[in-house]
Amino acid sequence: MFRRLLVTSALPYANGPIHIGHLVEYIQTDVWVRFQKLRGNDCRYMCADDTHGTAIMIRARQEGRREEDLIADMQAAHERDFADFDVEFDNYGSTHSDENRQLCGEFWAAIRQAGLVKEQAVEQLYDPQAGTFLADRFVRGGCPKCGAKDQPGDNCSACGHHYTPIDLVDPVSTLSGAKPEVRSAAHLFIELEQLHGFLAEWTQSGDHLQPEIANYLQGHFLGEPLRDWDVSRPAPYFGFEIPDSPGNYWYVWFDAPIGYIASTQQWCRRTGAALADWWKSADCEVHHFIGKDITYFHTLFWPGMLKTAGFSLPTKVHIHGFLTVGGEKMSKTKGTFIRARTYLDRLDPSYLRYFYATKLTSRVDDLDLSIDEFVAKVNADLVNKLVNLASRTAKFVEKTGLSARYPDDGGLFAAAAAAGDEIAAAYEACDYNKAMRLVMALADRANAYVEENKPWELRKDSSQAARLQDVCTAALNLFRQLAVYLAPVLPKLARQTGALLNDPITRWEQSQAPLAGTPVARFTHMLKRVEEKDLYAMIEDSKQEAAAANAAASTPAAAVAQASPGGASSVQPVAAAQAAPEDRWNDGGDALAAEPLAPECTIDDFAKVDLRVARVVAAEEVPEARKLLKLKLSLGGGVYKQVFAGIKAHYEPQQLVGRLVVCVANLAPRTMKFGVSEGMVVAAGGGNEAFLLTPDAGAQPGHRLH
RNA sequence: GGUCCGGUAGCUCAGCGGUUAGAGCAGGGGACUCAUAAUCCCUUGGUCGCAGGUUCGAAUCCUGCCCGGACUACCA
Repeated sequence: MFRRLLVTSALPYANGPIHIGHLVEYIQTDVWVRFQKLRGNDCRYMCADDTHGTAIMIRARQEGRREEDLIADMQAAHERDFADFDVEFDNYGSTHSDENRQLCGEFWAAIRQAGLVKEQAVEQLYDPQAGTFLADRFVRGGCPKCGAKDQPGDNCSACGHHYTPIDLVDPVSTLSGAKPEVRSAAHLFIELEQLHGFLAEWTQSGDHLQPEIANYLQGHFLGEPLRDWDVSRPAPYFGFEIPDSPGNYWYVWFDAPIGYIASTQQWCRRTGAALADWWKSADCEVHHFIGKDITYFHTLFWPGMLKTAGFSLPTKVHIHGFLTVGGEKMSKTKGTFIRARTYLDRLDPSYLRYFYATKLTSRVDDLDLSIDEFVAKVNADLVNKLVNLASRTAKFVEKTGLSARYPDDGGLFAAAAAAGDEIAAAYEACDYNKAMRLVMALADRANAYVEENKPWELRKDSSQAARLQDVCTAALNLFRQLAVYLAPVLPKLARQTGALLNDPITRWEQSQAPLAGTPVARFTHMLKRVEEKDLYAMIEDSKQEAAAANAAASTPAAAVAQASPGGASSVQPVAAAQAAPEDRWNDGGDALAAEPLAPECTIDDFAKVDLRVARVVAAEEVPEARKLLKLKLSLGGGVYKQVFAGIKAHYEPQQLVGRLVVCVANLAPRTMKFGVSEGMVVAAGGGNEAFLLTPDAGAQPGHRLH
């Protein structure tokens, strides 16, 4: 009984190249799809580039070309990267397609018809110079609550307060530097709350979601009314104009998931299939693979849209975690933000496919790539034990081929065949880690078999020729069996094995019956050992790319250099060539890039902030606070200030007592949960870092910084 | 602060109520030489985070605590 399956991965955004973090998902999905196809199921893998939105519009503008040209180049680069990683789609489309526009219209009409759309005015900041409304991330300004300067548009990094960009004090557009103005525009909203009952039922029943995700939705969203979803954006916007609402465009997250269906539509037109058989049929399962960051869209909005428009609901949304490298978030400075192309320039894609497979389970956990583990797993498992099976026996039967009948192997082949069901179940459940463990246990037994039967001794005695052929027949069949089991993960190895034994691997059942009496081709190397130095070289490449990209970004004229995504990786970037000759330190530009310079200010602006040298005279932990230390600062002369500083993670209270720091002495007092904070200790660093500043010797508490 | 997940050999993990707790890798010893310094055999190594409880019996179930991670933040 074969199944029909429609499978998707999230659509990569056309604003940047594919990196190894993306590949967790595409490899996970590709393995699953290849597994289903190998099992004989009618399975199709659909994907597309996600092309709409403000970010694309802005970038195209910066690069001085049409959005269509930008997204075409990016899509070509994406498709090359996927193909080179053996990620094989049945169709790879674009959200900027006629099919998608038409389907968006169909969804929209149904949602209108169902009475889910309402119109409401939204006040938003507008950049008169750039001529566009500003999304949160394109505005910075002062926090309306604590007064911290140069904060992002949605929440304050100093006090954590949430607000809308309109609340910002002295907002500035990061696009043009202009002062934005508040403008009102009518937006269209979908009243998701009307679907509350359906969504509560759907998310909590059946096996549509991993248990932790169902639980998360229940706790985070379904316990209260669902908020209206703003699905329109006023012009100018790169996207599709809403037919019954001229001047308004569908928000990118409205048309992106519909792109799954649009891509299927393209495939149907090409192959003569009927879309309804795949998206409106109870006989077809729909499986989405996504990262945990877009859970919300795929588990609430998307099912709501599908339900309303009469399309199939997802059979399952498979959600995975993020990639970390060496236990840390990917970092451009550290060279661990590795592009697919940068990897391909140094390493074999099979390594990464296998490594990810050994790390992936059905849970949402993040997954870590450590260099040592990568090298150990690939070399020990793939080369030492797996490929070694073929490489140590194939040449003994190159002239004779396999024995006419499969010999007695002590039940090894039968036992490994019997393990097939358990391996298949592990693949089906996305527990690739388990599947890999099961396969490698079989490889161990096969090597022991070769060891016990010593083909290298048999070949010395011509009377043992038949025995030699039998032993190698068994060993190569055991190898082939594993190649079948691993074919979803290692398609290249499957192809090589098919060529070696003159029998292409196309079906899972090939693992259940041995080959006999067939010719054996000349053995050629199947997989090189990974060398640690290549990984380090790759990381070095990534650092250089990041440095070059930073340098390019800081000179407007160089923006064009980034415009050729395909060519970017093949050109060896000259790292920070622009560094001044006397600058032998050549510091990286990551910090500056992460937090660009604030708009110009006057000396008077600066004078408003009274920075003083202060001595920490007391420091204690605030047990209930996760980040805060309570400090008592002396400005000398008996003047003290109580300050709560968010540096608990970085400093021990005792080590602070007695030292000098710099504080903002005239900051308005603020009542916090644990008491009043009368100032602020300044520290360098972004994100999770904090480095206190110490004045040179001679500075006294109370000295002002000028 | 809350929610969820995890804490088992040096490392990555399996086991999730029942014989003396396992695998791979790493370490030690030996064998072999067909093979990409591969393979095979033997071996060192763990009061299964801590403390209680349930049970004839707990790594496995319950409670509390500690630690790590993810998510989220006047809050389910």
